[in-house]
Amino acid sequence: MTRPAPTTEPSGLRPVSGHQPAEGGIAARARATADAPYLRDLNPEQREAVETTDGPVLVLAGAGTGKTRALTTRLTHLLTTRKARPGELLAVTFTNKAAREMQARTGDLIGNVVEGMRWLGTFHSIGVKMLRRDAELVGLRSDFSILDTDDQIRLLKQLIVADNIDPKRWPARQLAAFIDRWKNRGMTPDKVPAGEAFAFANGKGAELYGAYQQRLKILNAADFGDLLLESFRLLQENPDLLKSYQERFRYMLVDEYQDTNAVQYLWLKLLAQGHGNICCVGDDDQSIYGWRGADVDNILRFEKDFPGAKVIRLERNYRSSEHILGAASGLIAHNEARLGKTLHTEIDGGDRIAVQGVWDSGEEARQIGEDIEQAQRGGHLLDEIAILVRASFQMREFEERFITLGLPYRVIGGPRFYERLEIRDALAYLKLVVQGDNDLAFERIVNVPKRGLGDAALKILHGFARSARVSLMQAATSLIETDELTARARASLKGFVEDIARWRAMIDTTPHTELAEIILDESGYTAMWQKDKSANAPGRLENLKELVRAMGEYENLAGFLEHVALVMERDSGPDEDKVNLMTLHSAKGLEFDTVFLPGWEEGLFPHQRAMDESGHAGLEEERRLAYVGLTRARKRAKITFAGNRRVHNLWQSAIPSRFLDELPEAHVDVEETSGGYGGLGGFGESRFDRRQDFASSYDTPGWQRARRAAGDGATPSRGPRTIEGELVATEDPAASRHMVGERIFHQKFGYGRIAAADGNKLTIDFEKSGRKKVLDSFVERH
DNA sequence: TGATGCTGCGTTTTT
DNA sequence: CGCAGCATCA
Repeated sequence: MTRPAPTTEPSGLRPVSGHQPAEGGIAARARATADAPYLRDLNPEQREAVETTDGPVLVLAGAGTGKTRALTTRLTHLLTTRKARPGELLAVTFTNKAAREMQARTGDLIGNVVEGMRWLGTFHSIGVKMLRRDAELVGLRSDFSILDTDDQIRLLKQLIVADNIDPKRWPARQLAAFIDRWKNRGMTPDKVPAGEAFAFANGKGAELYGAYQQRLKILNAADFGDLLLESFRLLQENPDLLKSYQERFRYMLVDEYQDTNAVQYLWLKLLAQGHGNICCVGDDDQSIYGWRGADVDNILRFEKDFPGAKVIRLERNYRSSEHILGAASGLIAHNEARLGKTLHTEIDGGDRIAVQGVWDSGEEARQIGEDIEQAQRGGHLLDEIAILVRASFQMREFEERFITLGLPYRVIGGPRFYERLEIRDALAYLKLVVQGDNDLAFERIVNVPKRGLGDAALKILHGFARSARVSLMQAATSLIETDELTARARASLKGFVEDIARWRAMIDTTPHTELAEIILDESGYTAMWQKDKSANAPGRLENLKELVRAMGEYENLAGFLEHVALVMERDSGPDEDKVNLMTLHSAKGLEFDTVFLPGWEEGLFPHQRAMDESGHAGLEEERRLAYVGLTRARKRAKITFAGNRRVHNLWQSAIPSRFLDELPEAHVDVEETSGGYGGLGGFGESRFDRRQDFASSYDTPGWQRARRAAGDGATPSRGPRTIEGELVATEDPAASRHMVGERIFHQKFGYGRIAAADGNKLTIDFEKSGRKKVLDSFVERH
């Protein structure tokens, strides 16, 4: 029987000398690993990533290179070779989905369910776990509740108002964003730089942050940011505790390292100072969450942060065809801040990336709809088709089109199940029953449905609770024995308090799903929506049913509530064959045979705001987003761009995305537009053919042909391509050479004089509307 | 308490 | 333009 070459002790296995002798002896272990069936299907790089167990390791895993396989095999290897017991592995991911997949696939490899991997989970869930164990060290009790963004904002608003700050001028949302950013960077209120604290309410920023943190402790609550920051603080301020964790975690594994933010990095760094066996897996080219605190530099800096680190590149792509990979690689090569990888695929040939220009977003949707129908006739599964958009407003047009065509589709992403109003209300009821002192839950539902407990009654209640230093529920219990409240409010509050108490008494005797139904029913909450005649009321009732159904998967109410804040996801069981519609961001990690990428226009993609706010770094992140989009495709990818797009109900002409120019010609086919636009009625061919309006320096033969057909020879200059201008037919399509100082007429802006010209882009001082940038084809000489 | 009108905003989203 | 959130009025 032929065996793979004796890769027993690749030099990378023990990069650090002076390590303790291997348990069981090197030879014995070598025999064990060479035989291990789980290693057989790995390529040499994956295998190295698995077998380089000790010391810091960075696995740069390109798109589709079998990252998850390497990762789960690594866990399997550590367990099988007994380098660590399940409880000694720390494995962190960003999403619950990724954590579940890691758990399941490791189990598959080992051959049965892995038990005791208690430290496999998201950063947040592991943070919660640490905090619950030692909550008092950060000023919480172990049953602290977890606030979501909505609670957070309500709370901040109270604080802003209490501080006599105008909440309109200084919105709580904005403060929440600041606080989030501070927490992401590992800053407690006292560490906020003075300059930044000033950014909110003239210097009240840090103060409010401090007040908010205090309030959270009083409420025995933590927000999402705290789960990271407070668990970091817990470790940092308690050396003995830190030491015990450092000793516990013999091996650490971090998925999607490019998405880590500063606190996560600091947290990992602390823990890794123990055994030093930290393996981070990621792809700098797929870092697309910079805007919410992720710091690509973490991955770029890895070798500096962890001296002696071994860097392993996974560059064999098993997903995409040659052309798709070639196009994506060519595109991402335009980024400067990257470690650099060269992906290869053995899937030869296939179709080139199709690029097509269309008249407007309507035609784009029609065209893609047609393409999909054609694919479907050819036997293509709709499940294997995805449309990836940059911004969610782009989805509407596709949905409308698909409904007209009767083409089944599903939208992935969108508002989260547990963020819905009715779900949050229902959860507040359940929380209040389980955790009587949860003031936020109390506030939320004490008058939902309406019980006649208005502002006046609540003010008295709040005042009493504050002076007596008790929870709102305790305050209510006392108040109903007095005459502080009006008779009506008192009776109503009494009913409410008694209801909650009655339900609480049922916790141990009633199955929790049944109890939930009783609560929703007897509280009048269900009835409230049944009476509501608005269009979304039936949907809300459906969601409540879904909530109760989801609860059935947990042991009891407390168990359900513990998970719900962190783990609850929308129901998405496998259903019929449907086209997938989602944003590029939510497509990360997924793959499809065929991918449509609409809206590749300057301003939309790359998005103007990303560039305005983050400049070059923003542009590079947009480019990574394009790379993520392309690499989702196994066999076919088609990019479209529209010459006109309606934004905020204004028609804007657009020019093709610079990313199109960055795709290597050899992997691209420019499709000449089919007759799809013929039915536009009034908007005839001549207009469409005037494609030079959004011409680029794109240079494939097909493109040139298309250009020649359009009668344009000039290559407009590069430069910032934010061009606004309403699309209006010009009489003379050849009128494109204008001089500075020339007087012109524009359909929308009237008369003006040219202040500057840059290719076909003119800066004009209009007599009535001031300085504007317009395209030369929209102005006439005068 | 509910209805009505006004203002401001309009990229991506996990936990 | 369309929507959400808020304030104001009846």
